[in-house]
Amino acid sequence: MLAIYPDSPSVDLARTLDLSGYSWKGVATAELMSRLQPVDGWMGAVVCCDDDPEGGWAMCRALRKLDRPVRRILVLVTGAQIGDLEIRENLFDDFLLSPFHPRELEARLRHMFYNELTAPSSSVVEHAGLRVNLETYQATFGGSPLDLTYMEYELLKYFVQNPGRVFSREVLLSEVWGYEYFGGARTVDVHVRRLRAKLGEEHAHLIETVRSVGYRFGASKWSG
Amino acid sequence: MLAIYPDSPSVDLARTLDLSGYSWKGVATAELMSRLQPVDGWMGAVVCCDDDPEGGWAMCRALRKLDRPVRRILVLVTGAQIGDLEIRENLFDDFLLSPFHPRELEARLRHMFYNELTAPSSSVVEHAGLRVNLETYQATFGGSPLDLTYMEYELLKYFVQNPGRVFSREVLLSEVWGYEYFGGARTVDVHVRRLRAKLGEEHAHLIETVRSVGYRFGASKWSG
DNA sequence: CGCATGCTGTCGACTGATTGACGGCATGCG
DNA sequence: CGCATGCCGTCAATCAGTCGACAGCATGCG
Repeated sequence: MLAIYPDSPSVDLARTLDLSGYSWKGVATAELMSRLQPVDGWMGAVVCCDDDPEGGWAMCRALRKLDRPVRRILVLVTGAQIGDLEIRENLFDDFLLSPFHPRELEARLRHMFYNELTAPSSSVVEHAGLRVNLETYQATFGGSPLDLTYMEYELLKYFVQNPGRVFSREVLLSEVWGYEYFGGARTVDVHVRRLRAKLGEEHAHLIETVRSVGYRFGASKWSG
Repeated sequence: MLAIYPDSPSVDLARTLDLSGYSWKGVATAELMSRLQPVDGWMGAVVCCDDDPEGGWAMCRALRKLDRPVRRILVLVTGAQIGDLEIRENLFDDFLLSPFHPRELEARLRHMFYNELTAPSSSVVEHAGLRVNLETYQATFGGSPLDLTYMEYELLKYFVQNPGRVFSREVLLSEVWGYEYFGGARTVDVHVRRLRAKLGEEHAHLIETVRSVGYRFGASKWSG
């Protein structure tokens, strides 16, 4: 989700954003921007300084000071405002001269997010919209974070790392818990239950029950 | 020293570079660029793809493959070539439409080198309104200074330098304190507590507890 | 030097979340 | 239908994190 300032952007800007497939929301003030902030933070921002430089730069400053600072800010300036950029280098990541060519805007946005989208390569495991970040101990589903406990996280991580395979409770106990079958195969059941609950009803089926065998994450490739 | 392709750039380009105070050298081929490379590597490059796209992109590829890869590449393209950028995102850092306004070129170059030039000199790390000055051993939050002790400062610095990542107490002990697990993992707890107290109640959550794992600074839910 | 102050690390107690265990119930299968 | 298996609600034990307090130590000051 992109934050756009001012809240009613020009037709060109709005249309280019729509055509390029970005979801965005116009924000009128810095306060609103903080309040409307999605749970996973703003993906980036486009700030038009051409009409209202002061408001625009104030917005940039606010964006940088969020708890979850916005890392990608594109500012729109007129040719006469280029000089203003010099003392505000830290407030933006790229700029675009107004009036602009839609394709240039599109290209700048794409390039601005290129690094971010390709960077998290190593320590992130992903499957079916479920993303598990091994560095930050966080799991997200389609962008929204899942609040998992330690054991739930470990179990989910193991599932995501081995999609499609069926694991017996005993295997899961020894692989995830690490100890030898200590009597409670039901323990696995309970944790699977809690995991399903946190995945939400519509995604609970990601963890399938294979009767009298065990559990599997993700759809079977041989189904049907 | 900037590498410029082709070796005899346009008058506008040459003059803008000169007026902006950059020292530069035209290079005709990828081989030459490798051979003419200064001992400390090229500071950056401006590659004109408008007249000779193939040669330009080849040059970009070569720049990235040097022993000391050039990290700042500005490419010059025509409006019709914007589409070419999409599959070559990794070959450039910024682009400029040709024909260009000298002041835009100047601004783009300045911004491209901004991070590099400011990083070693000011040595200020910033995140979410929290600013840590490595030179003066001071930390400020939104302008007002935080009165931190040495250890608190070191711990906060380490956190700010690695936002979003989770660190176990053992890692923090060895990285921040520098000695081997000396018995007290609780020491970390206490310093985190004191740090939180000094950050103030409303910002204490910047340091998150990841139960049975460790602590994490800021950027809690960053799904990138 | 003697004293006061502030920093640092350790300890024990408290608190709330996590976790594993039951028992009852629903459901699938032969 | 009878049996086995899995699911759900509940609960107590445990554990990890936090807090308050304190002792050792270094530093600064009269």
